Amino acid sequence: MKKITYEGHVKELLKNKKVREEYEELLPEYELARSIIEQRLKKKMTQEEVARKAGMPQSTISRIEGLTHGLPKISTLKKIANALDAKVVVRLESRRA
Amino acid sequence: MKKITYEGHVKELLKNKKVREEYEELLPEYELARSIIEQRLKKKMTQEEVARKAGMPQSTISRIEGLTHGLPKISTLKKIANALDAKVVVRLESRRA
DNA sequence: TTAGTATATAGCATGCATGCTATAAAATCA
DNA sequence: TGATTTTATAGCATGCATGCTATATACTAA
Repeated sequence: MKKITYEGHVKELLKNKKVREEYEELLPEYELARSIIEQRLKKKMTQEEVARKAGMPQSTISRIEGLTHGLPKISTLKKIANALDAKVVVRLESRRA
Repeated sequence: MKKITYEGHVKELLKNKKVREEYEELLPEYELARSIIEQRLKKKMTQEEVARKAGMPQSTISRIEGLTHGLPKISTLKKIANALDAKVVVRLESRRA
């Protein structure tokens, strides 16, 4: 029988035009949240530690990582990046480049 | 005599630690503004055209490109990106990667 | 299970970028 | 040069993420 994988499922879903448009529309948010979590775990830090170092409440880190309260401010991202010894990348790029 | 170039001058300045820190601190803003202007000119569009297509006043485009009024919201960047048929890239990266 | 730690959620006040509108300044071209 | 287009600047009201604080839920280890 055909093997079912997560990647295969996603690939199948993305053949649908509407799904693909929604997916691309939300990609920036997901990628951003993922990159923050990634950097934080790489440093083995808790949200509380990052928050303290960045000078903001833990609730803010949680909201941003969980995408539960809209898009973060770039100024907030910079503080978090500094706390994680990372840098913020923000720019416009051509689609499908 | 020694040839003086812009690049050489910048390189010389960046040997100073404080200058380098300030420079890196502002890089995200400059890179962002530059990328927006780049994408707009590539499409040979005016600020007014982009603004209309993105559903916002021309003054906003000017403020963002000129970095005269703080950092833009990511939601605003997304509208501009769509108007330019481009995509927004926002993420944290390790320093010097 | 319980204790301890980590993350998520909530409500209100505040800060900051935007929308809006108008105008000024600058750039391009005839 | 003047005329037209393009970009920059300004003031005020509004929208939205954050700070703050507290609490709730989830996770881990004993």
